[in-house]
Parts: sequence; structure tokens; C-alpha cells
Amino acid sequence: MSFPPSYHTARAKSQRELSGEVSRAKAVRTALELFATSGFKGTSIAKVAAESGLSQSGLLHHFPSKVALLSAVLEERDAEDGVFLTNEDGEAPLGWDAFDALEALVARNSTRPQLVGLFVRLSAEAVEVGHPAHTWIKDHYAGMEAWLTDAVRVGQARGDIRADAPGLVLAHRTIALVDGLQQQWLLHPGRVSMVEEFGAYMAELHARWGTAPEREG
Amino acid sequence: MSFPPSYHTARAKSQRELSGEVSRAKAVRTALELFATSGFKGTSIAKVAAESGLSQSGLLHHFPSKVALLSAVLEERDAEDGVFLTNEDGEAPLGWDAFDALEALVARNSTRPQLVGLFVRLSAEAVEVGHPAHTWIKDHYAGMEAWLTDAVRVGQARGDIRADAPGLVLAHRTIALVDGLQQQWLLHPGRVSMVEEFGAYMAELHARWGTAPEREG
DNA sequence: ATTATCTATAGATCTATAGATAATGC
DNA sequence: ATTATCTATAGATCTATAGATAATGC
Repeated sequence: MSFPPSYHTARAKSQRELSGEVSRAKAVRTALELFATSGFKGTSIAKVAAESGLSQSGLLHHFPSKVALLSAVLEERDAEDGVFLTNEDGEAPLGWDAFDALEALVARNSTRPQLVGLFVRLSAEAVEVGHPAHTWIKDHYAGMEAWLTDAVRVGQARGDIRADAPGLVLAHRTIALVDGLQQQWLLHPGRVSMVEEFGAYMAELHARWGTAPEREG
Repeated sequence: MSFPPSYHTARAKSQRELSGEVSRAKAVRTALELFATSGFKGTSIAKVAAESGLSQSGLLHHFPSKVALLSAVLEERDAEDGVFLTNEDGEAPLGWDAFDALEALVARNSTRPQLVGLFVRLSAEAVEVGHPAHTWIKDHYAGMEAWLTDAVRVGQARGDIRADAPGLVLAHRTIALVDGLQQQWLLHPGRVSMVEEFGAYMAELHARWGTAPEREG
């Protein structure tokens, strides 16, 4: 099943090159998990290397510095989340669809404690000005705010959301709720169900700000 | 204005002893601020000592270890918050009063970025099992949850809160909202007003779950 | 020539201890 | 005798670099 290079536009990758890619991917995954548990500052590249099966210098061959490794981890995380917040056309859903997409993301997250842990740890750590993820976290929140306020505006234009719904307030509240539930869920996973709690919130959102005839609750 | 020891039940404190107490208090305050910005692991005792005007060993004379310093900081924080969540009789308010007290705490916090930063940083860091503040943060959330579910129960008994209000869900949601707003406010203080956002939430809580005749919103 | 990987190590930083000094209380 | 404070330092840990080795591509 292997073809000579001429059969492809790009030449086939050697086993050694493939091994490099595998090492790199494994290092990113390992770093993600360690950052999730111990934070960025609390994780040493020595430990990431050891758990990736590389020497410290072997790891630093793929990522010239610890910050470069963090960037790769954040890219990975955003890619995994991005898929979830995008519809078939690669666009962000708007109107109630946006909130439904967020609900789906919460459901997915409730099976991915490592992704949740990574976000909770890093979003707190990166509040510090000058932290290597500071810009990333500010952009993240600005993006979420813009998306959800847009979503409300579009829902209002469509006639699905009441005209007097306070878009910005609902955006901030929804983001805060997701973040806060994640924190509680990490500490007491058996006690707090992110899916049910967010679902109950969504039901109240619909009842309070939707234009459809209310069903009996 | 200074009396001989015999005028007091306990003897007067010497200037050197007083100086020790001042040093200690200053160290706790400095540590609180540094932990708030850089977290527990991200702050060195050397830095706390330097900003407190002590040598490193001078600091370690008052707190035998970094963890002991953290304990003092957490005690300080809880004392400052506790006053706010207690009525004149030293008891926790219940019914709607509990939510009002929380609203007052949010208002106070919005003038105390350091206390908010400390909580946000440490609550994320202490998710890690084995972190010196792990038990503290679990207790904190368990306490908040118990208090607010109690509050709802009592409000229902008083007839102020609808009998079908879901106490546990509202407790989790309210805690999540406070936490999440704090995170957003730390990142974009000018953009997110914790007071207004929490106030709007409170108004909707009253309208949805209160038994008093609703006012026009 | 490039890539993946290693060993060895420099240099910074971090926590905590050993042991000294001076002031005050008993 | 106790307390507040200091200097000096041991020992661990952490990031990053220097420089070598082996495999593969051109």
C-alpha cells in the first residue's frame, strides 16, 4: 500500500518524519493534560517530555520553548471547540441556534474533563497581564461576547427573540454561567450536572425571551 | 497614653512585639495581593518578603512555610467575606435576604479587585487534588451551596419564594453567575459591570420565582 | 543537508534551614 | 528565655543551549 513519491504531488513522508509528527502530536496532547491539571506555570517541560516518552531536549526540538508548546496546545483546543461552534457551512450559528450550539458544547464538555480543566486553569492564570495566554483569553471572551450579542440581534430580526431582550446582558450571563458551572463541575462532578443545569437555564431563557407560545413547564 | 502593665489584664506589648505583628499583617496583605496576581505557585516567598520589607528568613520566621502563609491569606479573605454574609446576630441571612446579601457582596467586590483576583486565581489552581487550598475551595463551594439551598427552602416556608422553585439548581446557577462575572470583570473591567449584570439577574429571579405581585419590567 | 533524537550542563530561581545578633521579659 | 530579624547557603528544580549521533533525501 505504499507508492513511490512520483505518485503524489508531495513526496511520501519517511518513517522518521512520521515518527516526528507522532512525537509532536503526543507531546501536545500530554502538555494539554498536564496544563489542565497543574496549569502552565505549574507544569515543567521535563514532565511533559517524560510523559511523552521524549528527553527534554527531544521535546524542545519540536517546540523551541515552553511558550511555543503552550501556543500549540491552545491551537489544538480552539480547533476542537471551533468544530463544535460551527455549522456545516463553517459559519457560526445565530439566533436561538447559537444557544443550542452552546448547549451542545456543554454536553460535549461534560465528557471531556481535560478540556474543561485546561480552560478553567488557563483562563484564571491568564488574567495576569503579560501571561503568555493573556491575549488569547481576552480574544476568547471578546469573541464569545460578539458572537452571542450578534446571535440575539439576529434572533430579534428573525422574530424569534423578543425585541426588548438585553443582548449584551444575556451574552455575559450565559458565558458566566458556562464558566461557573465548569468550575463547580470540576470540583464536584457527581453533584453538579452541567448539562441539566444549563438545560434548565435554556428553558427559562426561551420562556422569558422567546416569542413562541410558551409550553407548560 | 501608655499605661504600665498592671493597668491591663495582659501585660502591654513591647514595641518589638508590636513590630512583629505589623510585619506579619503586612506580609499577609502583600501575599494576598501577589497570590491574586500570580497565583500561589507563581509567587515566590522571596518576592513576598521583598515587598513586605523583610528578608526571606524574616518572613519565614512568622510563617514557617509558604503553605502556612497561604493559610493565613485564606483566613484573612474568609474573615473579610464572612462579615459581609452575616447579619447583626452573626447568622447567615435566609430567604430572599440571602440573595440580597450576595448582591451586596458583589457590589463590595466590584471595588476590591484584589480579593476577586485572589478568589479567581486560587479557585482554579486549587481544583488540583493535593493543592494546599484544595480542601478550602471544596468547603467553600459546599458551604455556598448549602447556604443558598437553605435560603430557598426558608423563603418557601415563609411564602416569599414559589414552592416549585428548584433550590439546588438556583443555588448552582447563582454561584456560577457570580464566579463567571468575576472572571469577565477581571479581564474587561470597563465592559462588564458585575453589579448591573447581577442586579438584572436578581430582578429576573424575583419575577420568575417570587410570590409577590410582579411589577412591570 | 535536514531531521529526530540524545547526553551533558550552564545559569537562574526557589524553598527551607543553620546559625548569628540584638532587644526585651522574668 | 523569647522574639524579631539578619546573612549565608544547601539542595532541588526549572528553562534553555551546546554539541553529538544516526537516519534519510538530494
